[in-house]
Amino acid sequence: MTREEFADILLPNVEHTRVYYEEKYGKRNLGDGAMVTRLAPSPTGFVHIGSLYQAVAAQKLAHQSGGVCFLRIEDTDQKREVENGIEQIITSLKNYDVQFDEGPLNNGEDVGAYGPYIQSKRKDIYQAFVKDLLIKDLAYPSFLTEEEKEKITEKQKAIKSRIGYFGPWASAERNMSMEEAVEKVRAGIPYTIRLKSHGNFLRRVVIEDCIKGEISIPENDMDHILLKQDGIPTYHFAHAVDDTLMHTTHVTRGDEWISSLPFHIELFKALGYEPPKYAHLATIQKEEDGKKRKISKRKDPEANVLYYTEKGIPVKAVEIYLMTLLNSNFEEWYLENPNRDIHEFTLEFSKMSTSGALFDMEKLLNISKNYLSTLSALEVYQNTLEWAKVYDEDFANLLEKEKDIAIRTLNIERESEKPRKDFAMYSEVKQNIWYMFKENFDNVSYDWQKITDLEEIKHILQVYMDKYYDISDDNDEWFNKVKLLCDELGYASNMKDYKKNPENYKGNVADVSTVIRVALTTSSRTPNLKDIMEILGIDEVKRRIEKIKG
RNA sequence: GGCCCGUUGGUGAAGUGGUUGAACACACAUGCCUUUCACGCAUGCAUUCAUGGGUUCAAAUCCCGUACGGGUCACCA
Repeated sequence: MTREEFADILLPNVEHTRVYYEEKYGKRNLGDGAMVTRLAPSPTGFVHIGSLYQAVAAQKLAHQSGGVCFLRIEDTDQKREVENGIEQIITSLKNYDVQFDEGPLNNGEDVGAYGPYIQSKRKDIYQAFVKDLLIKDLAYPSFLTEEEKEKITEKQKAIKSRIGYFGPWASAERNMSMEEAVEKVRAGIPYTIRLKSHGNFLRRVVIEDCIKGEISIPENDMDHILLKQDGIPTYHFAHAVDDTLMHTTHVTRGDEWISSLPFHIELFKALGYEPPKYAHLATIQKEEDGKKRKISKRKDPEANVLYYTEKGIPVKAVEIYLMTLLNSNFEEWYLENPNRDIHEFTLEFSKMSTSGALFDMEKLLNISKNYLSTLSALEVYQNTLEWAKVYDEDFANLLEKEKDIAIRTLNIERESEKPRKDFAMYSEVKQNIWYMFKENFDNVSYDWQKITDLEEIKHILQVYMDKYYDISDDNDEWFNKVKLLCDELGYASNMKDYKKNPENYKGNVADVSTVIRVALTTSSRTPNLKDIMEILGIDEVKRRIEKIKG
């Protein structure tokens, strides 16, 4: 029996050869220094913030170098796959402004010449390469059962050996004759295909990681599984084949992969290919009970990118935050160039952290707050409306009905050198402007501050409306009138005077302003009162004052 | 347990042997400004770079040990 015949029996129905695929997926025609990167998530649920982090990095790196970034779905594990997993990934990443040049689309089609980009559709490709290894005696069928595997592990533990299928532990199957193996196959015994490792644990592989620098690890000597019983490859093998065929130049992935690096290196060697460059990103951490840990899908809602969408945190803010984590000099650049597109920033490996950063929600919200303050009132209005249509229908209806009031309110103190920064998320807009809408002002309770005597409050409002309020006043005049009101009623119109001799006054101009403010909005914390009154309009102002006078 | 990676303030960090008396940003505190709030401004917040030792005229920066934290040891990715 020749090895070719042997391989045919183990893997029948493989349509093409390795050479066919190598020729089919020729080199990319790109300029010098162009990086080809990819994001390779598995469709096991929502998009993780860590995946987004990697996506932002991969995309930036490719595009700033005139290269290509593609999306590849790693769905080699049917057990973990989630319904609509692929659609979710594609949609979420699109929403988060990640631009792929190649990859699967939501209509089931692919963009790009190196597809299919969904691994489950590449079975024939992987098998062609496994067959080649089989022929070269670099792989062999393994009939090891789960129980046998466990037995080996137990023995290894007993004698304190390293755990795994390697060297002497694997020798029976490594040295099995082709005839014996074929007999088992014919008998219907299920089998996997393993790598026949030629590594030596006593030797070291040294890899120059783009981020971490030189990494030195013992060589792989494990006969890891290449092809599972169902004929689908493991991640590792798919990685080696796909990133070769798709001509990936730089693999950006989480640093939890470092430990399987020696295996990957050996795989490329067995296949006869040059491995890509690796950039192992430190994973985003989360603190719990004083301990750091990888941010987790199960425990942390903020691990899901949808969380930010639901809260109404702008995509841009998330992107900026991820960039600050990604490159330590980004933040400074951004502060100096607030009006430049963040894509103008050049990402560098040397500025990437080698240790995992703690996710800082406060910082994200601060970035978001600042970002929102740079938008126009109309933009904030539109974005809030869009958000509310999905997450707060009543508010959305109100915003549409009262568009003019909403926009004017959002514009108070916005178009200035130092704009207001009232909210960090679209979900916070409502609590900041709700009182501007007549519809909301029927059943309200007032949060009076210093002056709480209702008779005094009524009196202040009465005099103010009768003698002083004029809707056509500009801001200085408007406030001047409030001061006159204070003088008339025995309140200090000048804060400095008041501070010198508080006992000479019933209160001060701040207290009186607060009465008017609360009467009109129920709240003591609002933007400029004069603007609020102007937007409410004279009738509504009167109505609200009458409400209190009862 | 083996193997890897990491360790500068509450957080992200700058720092690559000598104006670092350790930038900057977030958070926090205090004060100023102010009709409230939100801004803005000012000041404060690591006598010290996990720790012990070594190299050097000089170390957060180089070397070794220790501790701690993280990752990984699947027919998961």
